[in-house]
Amino acid sequence: EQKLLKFEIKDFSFFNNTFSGYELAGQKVKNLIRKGKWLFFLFERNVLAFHLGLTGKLLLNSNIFSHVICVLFFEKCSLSFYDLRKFGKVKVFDYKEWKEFLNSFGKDALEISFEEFKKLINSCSQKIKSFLLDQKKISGIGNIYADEILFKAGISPHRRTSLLEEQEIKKLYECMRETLGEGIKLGGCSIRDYRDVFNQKGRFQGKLQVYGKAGDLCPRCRKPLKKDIISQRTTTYCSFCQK
DNA sequence: TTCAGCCTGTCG
DNA sequence: CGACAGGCTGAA
Repeated sequence: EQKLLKFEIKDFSFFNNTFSGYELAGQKVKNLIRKGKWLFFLFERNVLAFHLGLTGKLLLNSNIFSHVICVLFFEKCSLSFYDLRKFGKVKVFDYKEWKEFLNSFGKDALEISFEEFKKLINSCSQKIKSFLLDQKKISGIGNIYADEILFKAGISPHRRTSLLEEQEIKKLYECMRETLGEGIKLGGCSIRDYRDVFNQKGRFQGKLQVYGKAGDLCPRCRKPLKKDIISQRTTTYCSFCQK
């Protein structure tokens, strides 16, 4: 319920010249929610949205100077958005625009029901890895979690969605929920840049089974993990125990 | 579906 | 020096 005192842009090159964040000053934050890879600050009349991209960070009361994009000054704290590679996004909506925006991508992977998940899978024939990464179908899964989910489920990333058995879809759905749940519980995956608002690393990186481990031995069958490119993303998997 | 491109840094 | 990195877009 804190009031925003000032929205300060530090890196104008990050925004297009039509960006309007200044109008948020004077409004109180009523709620904070996440959908897929987006974080939304629900103000009284507008919604402020952040996407961290690859290297985005939101830090509380930080005084680090490098790579600052913008800073929100509240009554009792400040929140700085950093983004080294500038692949993140910051947007402001009114509530009508926000509703439309929410409809522009798929349901969050932790909110979708099994029935809906199955329906989506059965209605296309892409590789399952591509499906998991497709934010328009389901949102929230990135390259790390896609590889970890498929390993856990024992499904090859090359498998076509339309050919998956009911049992496999069930397994995939469960592994998706478990893997993402664990990632959240452990505070995310800090392979390199990611930090929470207190500038602390997550701990999921210590739990990785396959991501970034091509050539290492599969933790399940001890044969070397394979690396392929799927949807332009490096994909690591075990070609022996993921069928 | 593939590709370059957006950007900056690290690693070998 | 080139290759690569938690993402996504728009064009071919």
